[in-house]
Amino acid sequence: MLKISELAAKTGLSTHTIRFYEKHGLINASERSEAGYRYYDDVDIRRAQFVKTARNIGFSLEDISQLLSIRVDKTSHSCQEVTDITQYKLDEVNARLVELQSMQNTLEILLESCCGGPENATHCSIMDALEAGDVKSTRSAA
Amino acid sequence: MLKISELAAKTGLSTHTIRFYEKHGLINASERSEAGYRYYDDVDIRRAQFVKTARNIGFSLEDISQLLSIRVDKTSHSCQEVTDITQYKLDEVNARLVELQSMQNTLEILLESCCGGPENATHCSIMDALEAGDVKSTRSAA
DNA sequence: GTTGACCTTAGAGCTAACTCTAAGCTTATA
DNA sequence: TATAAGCTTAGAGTTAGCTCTAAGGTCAAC
Repeated sequence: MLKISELAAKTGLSTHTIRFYEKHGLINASERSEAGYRYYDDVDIRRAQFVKTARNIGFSLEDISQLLSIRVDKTSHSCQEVTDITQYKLDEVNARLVELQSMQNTLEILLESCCGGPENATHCSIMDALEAGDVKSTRSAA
Repeated sequence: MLKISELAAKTGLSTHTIRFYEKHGLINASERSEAGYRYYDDVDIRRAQFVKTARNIGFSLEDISQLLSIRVDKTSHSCQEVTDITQYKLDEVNARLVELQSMQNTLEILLESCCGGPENATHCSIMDALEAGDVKSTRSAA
């Protein structure tokens, strides 16, 4: 049985984050001491590590919440439910990649166009391009 | 001279966003009617369009604020200041791209490993991988 | 002269995922 | 036994960039 700071050390989550995850139903301490201290058993620890792993991959807390509800009763959930969540996340990632690559491209073109020197910015081609608006729009969301 | 809704139509910003940008010093209406209505002249309009363009590229409001202060007095700023801002943004974008590509890679591997079928998730290899924690960590920040 | 569209402001609310604070109790160490 | 480290809670604060609301004033058209 680990105390919260020990679980924190083991998972790499902060104690604040662990309590925050608990408040959002992701993690639980199956026992409490007389004084109310959280104690985590092996099952709790594995669940916390699952959450950390999923978080590292980039799943949102909402995604993880769904994955956890599958995890606690695997027999009544299908592989497809799991791949759906994963595929949806991949789609999101791919969409964001497209945006960022477009931003990258635009920024590289801007940088190539400008001397970058100590001259004053009166004829800076980056400023001119921004002024003229003749750059690709890359954003659909921040 | 345009009213706020006309500027909104011209720039593609909402009236809410224009007022929000004004509060943050990005945009200004050089005139007000008796009743307090904002009126935008050509200079204001070009500035608003500059902001929109920079925003489209992905510059933050803080970045844009810096670009604008260069813009209003180009003779006392250098091209290097402009490229510094642009390069910094590109570095950010590149860092995020690395993260997202790693997420993409991980998610693709997970998806390939799982049948995705109607079988129950007892032996789902995605769940197993999350359980075992044997996936690359991709995140340094959300 | 009245309807309805448009304008004003200050300020609250939203999202996501933390991060921190205050005030107080518990436990381990010296 | 005193001190410090660690635990508890509820709730506020952070970040970025909007987005919306309420309550009210203005203006053009019919």
